[in-house]
Amino acid sequence: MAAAIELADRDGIESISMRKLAQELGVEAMSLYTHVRNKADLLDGLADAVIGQIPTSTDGADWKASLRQIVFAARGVVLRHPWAPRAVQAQTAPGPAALHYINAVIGILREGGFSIAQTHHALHILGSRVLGFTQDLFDDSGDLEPEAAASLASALGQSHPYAVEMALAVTHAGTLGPCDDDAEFEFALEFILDGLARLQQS
Amino acid sequence: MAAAIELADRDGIESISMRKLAQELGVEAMSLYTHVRNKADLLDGLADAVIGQIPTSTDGADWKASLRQIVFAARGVVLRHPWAPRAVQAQTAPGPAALHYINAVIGILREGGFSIAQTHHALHILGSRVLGFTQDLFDDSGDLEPEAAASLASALGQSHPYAVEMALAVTHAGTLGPCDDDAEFEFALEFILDGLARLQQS
DNA sequence: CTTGTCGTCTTTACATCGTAAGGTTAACCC
DNA sequence: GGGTTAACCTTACGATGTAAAGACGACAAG
Repeated sequence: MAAAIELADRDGIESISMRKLAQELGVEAMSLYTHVRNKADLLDGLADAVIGQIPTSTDGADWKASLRQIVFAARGVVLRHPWAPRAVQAQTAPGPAALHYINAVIGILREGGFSIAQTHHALHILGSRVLGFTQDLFDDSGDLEPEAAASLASALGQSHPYAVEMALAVTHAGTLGPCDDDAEFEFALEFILDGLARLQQS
Repeated sequence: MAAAIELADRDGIESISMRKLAQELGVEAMSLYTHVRNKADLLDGLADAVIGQIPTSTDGADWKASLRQIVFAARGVVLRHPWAPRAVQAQTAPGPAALHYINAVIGILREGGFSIAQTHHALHILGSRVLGFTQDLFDDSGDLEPEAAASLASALGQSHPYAVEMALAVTHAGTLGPCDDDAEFEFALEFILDGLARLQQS
């Protein structure tokens, strides 16, 4: 398992094959099947192993602080293992670590005074963000060069003015500066936490 | 392309192979490479084709109504093609349809009075929801039988009380009833739209 | 009518993949 | 010491993506 994580960190998750992982361990491919039912099982284990790395202990004063703390911890793990979102998404069933984690999250909300229904809604609103990542429409974190920006503007400016305006604003020279994913994640999380607080009071 | 969509609808997206798709078209596998650079290119095309099915015209009175309308339209398409989220996520670069769509979404917000910075934040908050789907932690839409629920409660009730409480509440017999994904999606969207309205005013 | 170009489709081939079936080996218990 | 068991190995099969080279018809230029 540890070897698989190391391999995924180095070469990406889609380059994990039974043969390569076995080679990493100085062993033949088929030997892995004594410890794992099949490849899907292995990947499920991988996903659960990453989730297991998230510390679930919280010392937050209230539910908001605790939730923020646990989600940031999750994000830290995800940033260390960029393949984690893929692995989690491919998961067929939640493993023990996932169960432990989700139990901790639900616990924070319930102890914080959320009803079951409110907690359920909160989980759906948070979605994968509670695990430290989000699926965006496209990657806007890459900073494109001025020349590329110019050609983009002239090529698509007519047909897609709003998209181009936004793309240009997010460049290094644009009005917003390059997109800071961490800051955006934090902003979105805070946005949702505030909304949840309002939801709870109503 | 149409044949690929049909095949994906029928057998799921991971069962799309060059040979099977070719067979569907009464042709050999290698013939596809005259029309497509490689398989990744094909899947990108698939993703863009689904996005292209989303109507981008809106007759909403304000930005909120328009955004709601376009997102629900997107959700309709996604529900018709359950493999769409996977395809969109695997996309390497946004295609023309994706560009057109994102331009429409940004346009709604900008015309609705959102600044560029606010619009940028909104996109990150909405994430994939703007395309009609969300990545959840786990699938809670399946309704489990009473016996399974009982064994679950006795097996994990001690170690994971909050998770079990939630799982039981979401069964048919539970206090919340079975999870209605559509209702949850709508609730979460409305939650975010309300938050965005507040964001705009501040 | 011939000749050459071009777009489409085919054939063959190769490396890589997951894994089924069966065999070997070393540790350990009675 | 015979039997059990867990870990590992060898061989093999079918499926996959795609590189390389060719076949065949349509069509424009000579």
